[in-house]
This record gives sequence, C-alpha cells and structure tokens, in this order.
Amino acid sequence: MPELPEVEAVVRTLRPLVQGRRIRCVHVLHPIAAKPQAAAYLSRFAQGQRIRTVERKGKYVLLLLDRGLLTMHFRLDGQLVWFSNAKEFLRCANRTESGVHVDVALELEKGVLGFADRRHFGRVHAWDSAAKCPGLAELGLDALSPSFTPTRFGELLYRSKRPLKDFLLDQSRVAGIGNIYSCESLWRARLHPRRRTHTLKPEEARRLHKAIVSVLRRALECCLHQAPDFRNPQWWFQGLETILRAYGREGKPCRRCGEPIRRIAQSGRSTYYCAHCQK
DNA sequence: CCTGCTACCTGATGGC
DNA sequence: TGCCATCAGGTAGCAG
Repeated sequence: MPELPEVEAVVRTLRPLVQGRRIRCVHVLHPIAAKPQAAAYLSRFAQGQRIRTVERKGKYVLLLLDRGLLTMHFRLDGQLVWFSNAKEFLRCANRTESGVHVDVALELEKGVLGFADRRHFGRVHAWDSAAKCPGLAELGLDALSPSFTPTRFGELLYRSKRPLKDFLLDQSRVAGIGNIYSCESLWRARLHPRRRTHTLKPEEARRLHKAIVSVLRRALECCLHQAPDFRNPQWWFQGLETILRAYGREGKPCRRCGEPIRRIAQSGRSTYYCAHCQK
C-alpha cells in the first residue's frame, strides 16, 4: 500500500509513541516476516535495546537503537498496530475468532508495537548499521529530501534511457515513488509514461521534478489530515482517491482535457495516463 | 554494468 | 451460489 507520503505519515505518528522507549522483548509470531533473517536473531538483537529515534528513507521505516537498527518495509499491504499493554496484545493478536493479525511485535515498556501483513510480503530486519541493509544502502535520492534537486534529477534522467515510468519506480535512482505517484507525477508533468528519460528537454525534466515534489507533498498533507490510528487494525488513509488525477481512473475523463484515461501495462504493472495531454 | 521478467503471498472483486 | 481469473500502492533474485 504505502509509498513515501504514507510511510512519512506513519513515521511522524510513530515517533512520539516509541522514541526513547526500551524494547522489553520481541515476539515473532510469523517468522516469514523476518526472512531471510532468523526470528531468534531479530529477537536477541533488539531485546533490551532502547529506540533512540525513528526515521524514514524511501519507503523504509528505521528504528535506530542504541546499537544498530531495525528496518521495517511494508511492501504492498503491511501496516502497524498498537496495543496499550502486553495483556491486550496477548488477548487480541492472532486469535482465530476476530483476531488481529500480527507478524512481529515489539513489547515496549509502555505499549506494544505490532507489524502486520497478512500477505507476508512486508519485512522486519535487524542490522548492525544502515550500510549492512542492501535495499536501504542502494536507495537513491529521497524524493522529499533537500538533495533531490532539479539539477541532480536531470543528471540521472540524462544517464538513463528507460521509459519514464520504469525509471521513476527504480528506488536506486529516486527513492520513495511507487506505482500511484509515478502515474500522478507524469500526468501532472504532461509527459508520456513511455517517453525515454534521455529524450527529455531540460524544461521537461524540470517540470517532472516539480511535479514529483508537488504530488508527494500534496499526498503527505492528505495523509496527515487525519492522523494514522494504529489502535484500529482496520485503519487506513482516507480520501487519497480524491487527489488522484490519473491512477485508477481508466475510462474516466481526464481532469484537464476530458479525454478518457487509458490503462496500459509497463513492466507487468498498470500505468494510467492521458494519451491526449501527456506527450 | 544495465534491464526485464518472475516469484513471493493472500484477499477482494467481477464475470460466467 | 460457487468457481475461476484477474488484480493489488513492492522488491529480491536471476538470466541475458
């Protein structure tokens, strides 16, 4: 589910809940969520450590500990759930009748943080340093960081020859953009998703940079409008559809020109765009 | 090195 | 009502 704006909103809400708290113990209920690391490794690593800070890079959540860090990645469907104490966690988590699905739980001094993903794509890992986590170490410029400048973005575009859509999804160039916001950024910049990166004129590259930043900022605002509520396992961001201009709107009129939005497949994923105004 | 494809999982939805 | 196919906001791993 989440791309950069959703993960950022989760991190901002999570920080005051866990910052400075000690991890009493780790419950790994579904070891697949720690794969390829062993559940016992994750537990022993984190047990007794204090969470210094919570940060985000790309779509990763980082819990910086006294020694090393934990990374959480939600992939498509992962999310967080919060229990006010161990008793409530034991009562609710993974019970057959109306239980709350939890894969990994960090039992803190005050409260229990659960990582949940029924589909088991999401991951929780432990690392001695950020450099040891391959996915994290290979991330490119974070799309909402100050280092994501039009100049550096332009250089990256010029060095590649891929279709714009594929380029935007490549986390090793620009980190944090996923399927939804890549479509939205291209729609806003009026650029065709199949255009090759190196063919963009400087003015078009600047337009795309600006579009990415405004699309992500707008989405973040929307995500923060009603703060995440980890206590409700059903909770998810509301109202995001209302800000979407292309994604998920196949056949509906383009909000700029009225022509129907089209859906095509690129790298096995859906791309939505307007053939009339995206060139 | 770069790029493109598949596998990984589960659940919701829609057509027949 | 089933039952099957398709789709889902992501990335690691592998082949060419």
